Amino acid sequence: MRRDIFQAIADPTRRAIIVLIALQAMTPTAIAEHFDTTRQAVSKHLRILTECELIKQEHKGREIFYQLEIDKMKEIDKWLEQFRQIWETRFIQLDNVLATIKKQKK
Amino acid sequence: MRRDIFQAIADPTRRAIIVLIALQAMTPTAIAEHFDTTRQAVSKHLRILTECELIKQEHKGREIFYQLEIDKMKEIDKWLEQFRQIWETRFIQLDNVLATIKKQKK
DNA sequence: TATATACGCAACCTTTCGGTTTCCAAAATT
DNA sequence: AATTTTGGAAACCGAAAGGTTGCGTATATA
Repeated sequence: MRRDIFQAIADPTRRAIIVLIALQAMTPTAIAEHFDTTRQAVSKHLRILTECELIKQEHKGREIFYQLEIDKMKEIDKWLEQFRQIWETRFIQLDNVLATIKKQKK
Repeated sequence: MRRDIFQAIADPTRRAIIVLIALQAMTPTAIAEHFDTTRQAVSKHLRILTECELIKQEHKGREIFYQLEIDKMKEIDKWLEQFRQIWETRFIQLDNVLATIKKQKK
Protein backbone atom coordinates (compact mmCIF):
# COMPACT_ATOMS: atom_id res chain seq x y z
CA MET A 1 0.00 0.00 0.00
CA ARG A 2 2.55 2.55 1.18
CA ARG A 3 1.04 5.89 0.24
CA ASP A 4 2.88 9.11 -0.04
CA ILE A 5 1.61 12.62 -0.43
CA PHE A 6 2.99 13.08 -3.95
CA GLN A 7 1.15 10.05 -5.20
CA ALA A 8 -1.96 11.29 -3.45
CA ILE A 9 -2.03 14.60 -5.28
CA ALA A 10 -1.20 13.00 -8.62
CA ASP A 11 -4.84 12.24 -9.29
CA PRO A 12 -6.87 15.25 -10.52
CA THR A 13 -10.03 14.13 -8.71
CA ARG A 14 -8.14 13.92 -5.44
CA ARG A 15 -6.69 17.38 -5.98
CA ALA A 16 -10.18 18.68 -6.59
CA ILE A 17 -11.42 16.99 -3.42
CA ILE A 18 -8.61 18.60 -1.45
CA VAL A 19 -9.53 22.04 -2.75
CA LEU A 20 -13.20 21.35 -2.11
CA ILE A 21 -12.84 20.47 1.55
CA ALA A 22 -10.06 22.94 2.23
CA LEU A 23 -12.42 25.54 3.59
CA GLN A 24 -15.08 23.35 5.19
CA ALA A 25 -15.45 19.70 6.09
CA MET A 26 -17.81 17.65 3.93
CA THR A 27 -19.41 14.22 3.84
CA PRO A 28 -18.56 11.67 1.11
CA THR A 29 -22.04 11.95 -0.40
CA ALA A 30 -21.81 15.73 -0.56
CA ILE A 31 -18.35 15.54 -2.12
CA ALA A 32 -19.47 12.96 -4.68
CA GLU A 33 -22.19 15.32 -5.91
CA HIS A 34 -19.45 17.57 -7.25
CA PHE A 35 -17.99 14.87 -9.46
CA ASP A 36 -19.05 12.68 -12.30
CA THR A 37 -18.38 9.42 -10.49
CA THR A 38 -20.02 7.19 -7.94
CA ARG A 39 -19.91 7.78 -4.21
CA GLN A 40 -17.84 4.62 -3.85
CA ALA A 41 -15.15 5.93 -6.14
CA VAL A 42 -14.95 9.11 -4.07
CA SER A 43 -14.83 6.95 -0.96
CA LYS A 44 -11.78 5.21 -2.35
CA HIS A 45 -10.07 8.53 -2.94
CA LEU A 46 -10.89 9.59 0.59
CA ARG A 47 -9.36 6.40 1.89
CA ILE A 48 -6.12 7.10 0.04
CA LEU A 49 -6.06 10.69 1.27
CA THR A 50 -6.70 9.47 4.81
CA GLU A 51 -3.94 6.87 4.58
CA CYS A 52 -1.33 9.51 3.89
CA GLU A 53 -2.89 11.75 6.54
CA LEU A 54 -3.84 14.53 4.17
CA ILE A 55 -7.38 14.50 5.53
CA LYS A 56 -9.04 13.37 8.75
CA GLN A 57 -12.49 12.18 9.69
CA GLU A 58 -14.98 13.58 12.14
CA HIS A 59 -17.93 11.33 12.92
CA LYS A 60 -21.27 12.98 13.52
CA GLY A 61 -24.09 10.47 13.89
CA ARG A 62 -24.21 8.40 10.74
CA GLU A 63 -22.37 11.04 8.79
CA ILE A 64 -18.61 11.37 8.44
CA PHE A 65 -17.14 14.77 7.74
CA TYR A 66 -13.80 14.85 6.00
CA GLN A 67 -11.51 17.73 6.69
CA LEU A 68 -8.20 18.80 5.20
CA GLU A 69 -5.08 18.43 7.32
CA ILE A 70 -3.59 21.65 6.08
CA ASP A 71 -0.30 21.08 7.87
CA LYS A 72 0.37 18.01 5.77
CA MET A 73 0.24 20.18 2.67
CA LYS A 74 3.31 21.95 3.94
CA GLU A 75 5.34 18.84 3.16
CA ILE A 76 4.99 19.61 -0.53
CA ASP A 77 6.06 23.14 0.18
CA LYS A 78 9.03 21.78 2.07
CA TRP A 79 10.12 19.69 -0.89
CA LEU A 80 9.82 22.72 -3.15
CA GLU A 81 12.10 24.67 -0.86
CA GLN A 82 15.28 23.30 -2.45
CA PHE A 83 14.15 24.53 -5.86
CA ARG A 84 12.94 27.85 -4.58
CA GLN A 85 16.53 28.55 -3.66
CA ILE A 86 17.55 27.86 -7.24
CA TRP A 87 14.91 29.95 -8.90
CA GLU A 88 15.58 32.84 -6.60
CA THR A 89 19.25 32.63 -7.48
CA ARG A 90 18.36 32.70 -11.16
CA PHE A 91 16.22 35.70 -10.49
CA ILE A 92 19.11 37.48 -8.83
CA GLN A 93 21.29 36.59 -11.80
CA LEU A 94 18.70 38.04 -14.15
CA ASP A 95 18.60 41.06 -11.91
CA ASN A 96 22.35 41.48 -12.30
CA VAL A 97 22.04 41.19 -16.04
CA LEU A 98 19.43 43.92 -16.05
CA ALA A 99 21.57 46.06 -13.82
CA THR A 100 24.52 45.62 -16.16
CA ILE A 101 22.43 46.62 -19.15
CA LYS A 102 21.27 49.69 -17.27
CA LYS A 103 24.86 50.58 -16.45
CA GLN A 104 25.93 50.25 -20.06
CA LYS A 105 23.22 52.63 -21.16
CA LYS A 106 24.64 55.38 -19.01
CA MET B 1 -0.69 10.02 -22.87
CA ARG B 2 -1.66 13.41 -21.50
CA ARG B 3 0.97 14.14 -18.85
CA ASP B 4 0.69 16.64 -16.11
CA ILE B 5 3.27 17.88 -13.69
CA PHE B 6 1.63 16.34 -10.61
CA GLN B 7 1.66 12.92 -12.15
CA ALA B 8 5.28 13.47 -13.15
CA ILE B 9 6.47 14.12 -9.61
CA ALA B 10 4.40 11.26 -8.19
CA ASP B 11 7.15 8.76 -8.90
CA PRO B 12 10.03 8.78 -6.39
CA THR B 13 12.65 8.01 -9.03
CA ARG B 14 11.49 10.95 -11.13
CA ARG B 15 11.63 13.24 -8.10
CA ALA B 16 15.17 12.06 -7.46
CA ILE B 17 16.10 12.71 -11.08
CA ILE B 18 14.71 16.22 -10.82
CA VAL B 19 16.80 16.92 -7.73
CA LEU B 20 19.84 15.37 -9.35
CA ILE B 21 19.80 17.52 -12.46
CA ALA B 22 18.57 20.65 -10.72
CA LEU B 23 22.05 22.05 -10.33
CA GLN B 24 23.71 20.74 -13.46
CA ALA B 25 22.61 19.06 -16.66
CA MET B 26 23.37 15.37 -17.02
CA THR B 27 23.27 12.61 -19.63
CA PRO B 28 20.90 9.63 -19.29
CA THR B 29 23.80 7.24 -18.68
CA ALA B 30 25.23 9.42 -15.94
CA ILE B 31 21.79 9.75 -14.33
CA ALA B 32 21.19 6.01 -14.50
CA GLU B 33 24.37 5.34 -12.56
CA HIS B 34 22.72 6.92 -9.54
CA PHE B 35 19.83 4.47 -9.56
CA ASP B 36 19.30 0.79 -9.27
CA THR B 37 17.59 0.42 -12.64
CA THR B 38 18.51 0.17 -16.28
CA ARG B 39 19.36 3.13 -18.46
CA GLN B 40 16.25 2.40 -20.49
CA ALA B 41 14.02 2.77 -17.48
CA VAL B 42 15.62 6.13 -16.72
CA SER B 43 15.16 7.07 -20.36
CA LYS B 44 11.45 6.44 -19.98
CA HIS B 45 11.28 8.70 -16.96
CA LEU B 46 13.15 11.37 -18.87
CA ARG B 47 10.62 11.07 -21.66
CA ILE B 48 7.76 11.62 -19.26
CA LEU B 49 9.49 14.59 -17.65
CA THR B 50 10.17 16.03 -21.10
CA GLU B 51 6.57 15.55 -22.17
CA CYS B 52 5.31 17.75 -19.39
CA GLU B 53 8.15 20.21 -20.01
CA LEU B 54 9.77 19.79 -16.63
CA ILE B 55 13.12 19.17 -18.29
CA LYS B 56 14.72 20.02 -21.63
CA GLN B 57 17.42 18.48 -23.78
CA GLU B 58 20.66 19.89 -25.02
CA HIS B 59 22.44 17.86 -27.68
CA LYS B 60 26.21 17.75 -27.61
CA GLY B 61 27.66 15.34 -30.10
CA ARG B 62 26.23 11.93 -29.38
CA GLU B 63 25.42 12.90 -25.82
CA ILE B 64 22.21 14.49 -24.65
CA PHE B 65 22.27 16.61 -21.52
CA TYR B 66 19.03 16.91 -19.62
CA GLN B 67 18.39 20.05 -17.68
CA LEU B 68 15.66 21.08 -15.28
CA GLU B 69 13.15 23.68 -16.41
CA ILE B 70 13.04 25.36 -13.05
CA ASP B 71 10.22 27.68 -14.09
CA LYS B 72 7.90 24.74 -14.57
CA MET B 73 8.38 23.82 -10.93
CA LYS B 74 6.72 27.06 -10.03
CA GLU B 75 3.43 25.61 -11.21
CA ILE B 76 3.39 23.36 -8.17
CA ASP B 77 4.12 26.36 -6.04
CA LYS B 78 1.30 28.18 -7.73
CA TRP B 79 -1.15 25.41 -6.87
CA LEU B 80 0.00 25.48 -3.26
CA GLU B 81 -0.69 29.19 -3.12
CA GLN B 82 -4.38 28.69 -2.34
CA PHE B 83 -3.51 26.58 0.70
CA ARG B 84 -0.75 28.84 1.84
CA GLN B 85 -3.41 31.46 2.34
CA ILE B 86 -5.33 29.07 4.57
CA TRP B 87 -2.43 27.96 6.69
CA GLU B 88 -1.31 31.52 7.21
CA THR B 89 -4.80 32.41 8.36
CA ARG B 90 -4.73 29.52 10.81
CA PHE B 91 -1.40 30.75 12.03
CA ILE B 92 -2.83 34.18 12.68
CA GLN B 93 -5.74 32.59 14.50
CA LEU B 94 -3.34 30.59 16.65
CA ASP B 95 -1.45 33.80 17.21
CA ASN B 96 -4.62 35.43 18.48
CA VAL B 97 -5.27 32.54 20.82
CA LEU B 98 -1.79 32.89 22.24
CA ALA B 99 -2.26 36.61 22.61
CA THR B 100 -5.52 36.04 24.48
CA ILE B 101 -3.87 33.58 26.83
CA LYS B 102 -1.12 36.07 27.47
CA LYS B 103 -3.69 38.74 28.22
CA GLN B 104 -5.55 36.52 30.67
CA LYS B 105 -2.38 35.84 32.57
CA LYS B 106 -1.92 39.51 33.33
C1' DT C 1 -40.37 -2.32 14.53
C1' DA C 2 -39.94 -1.66 9.61
C1' DT C 3 -37.78 1.37 6.30
C1' DA C 4 -34.67 4.75 4.47
C1' DT C 5 -30.17 6.85 4.48
C1' DA C 6 -24.99 7.18 4.96
C1' DC C 7 -21.04 4.79 4.39
C1' DG C 8 -17.32 1.40 3.99
C1' DC C 9 -15.69 -3.02 2.03
C1' DA C 10 -14.92 -6.70 -1.32
C1' DA C 11 -14.93 -8.55 -5.91
C1' DC C 12 -14.24 -7.66 -10.47
C1' DC C 13 -12.63 -5.33 -14.82
C1' DT C 14 -9.93 -2.41 -17.86
C1' DT C 15 -6.20 0.76 -18.38
C1' DT C 16 -1.94 2.62 -17.03
C1' DC C 17 2.65 2.30 -14.86
C1' DG C 18 7.26 1.01 -14.28
C1' DG C 19 10.37 -2.23 -15.41
C1' DT C 20 13.04 -5.48 -18.56
C1' DT C 21 14.98 -7.22 -22.89
C1' DT C 22 15.88 -6.62 -27.66
C1' DC C 23 16.91 -3.86 -31.45
C1' DC C 24 18.35 0.10 -34.33
C1' DA C 25 20.58 4.62 -35.49
C1' DA C 26 24.00 8.06 -34.95
C1' DA C 27 28.34 9.73 -33.39
C1' DA C 28 33.04 8.78 -31.78
C1' DT C 29 37.10 5.90 -31.69
C1' DT C 30 40.38 2.45 -33.50
C1' DA D 1 36.13 0.73 -42.64
C1' DA D 2 35.22 -1.79 -38.44
C1' DT D 3 34.09 -1.24 -33.70
C1' DT D 4 32.56 0.99 -29.58
C1' DT D 5 29.63 4.15 -27.17
C1' DT D 6 25.35 6.84 -26.46
C1' DG D 7 20.67 6.75 -26.36
C1' DG D 8 15.90 6.32 -28.14
C1' DA D 9 11.87 2.97 -29.63
C1' DA D 10 9.19 -1.19 -29.47
C1' DA D 11 7.44 -5.41 -27.51
C1' DC D 12 6.35 -7.62 -23.57
C1' DC D 13 5.10 -8.45 -18.52
C1' DG D 14 3.35 -8.17 -13.70
C1' DA D 15 1.54 -4.95 -10.48
C1' DA D 16 -1.12 -1.14 -9.31
C1' DA D 17 -4.66 2.43 -10.30
C1' DG D 18 -9.24 3.92 -10.82
C1' DG D 19 -13.66 2.76 -11.84
C1' DT D 20 -18.13 -0.07 -11.27
C1' DT D 21 -21.60 -3.14 -9.03
C1' DG D 22 -23.21 -5.58 -5.09
C1' DC D 23 -23.44 -6.19 -0.25
C1' DG D 24 -23.31 -5.51 4.88
C1' DT D 25 -23.79 -2.45 8.86
C1' DA D 26 -24.95 1.41 11.67
C1' DT D 27 -27.79 5.42 12.45
C1' DA D 28 -31.98 8.01 11.72
C1' DT D 29 -36.86 8.27 10.61
C1' DA D 30 -41.79 6.57 9.79
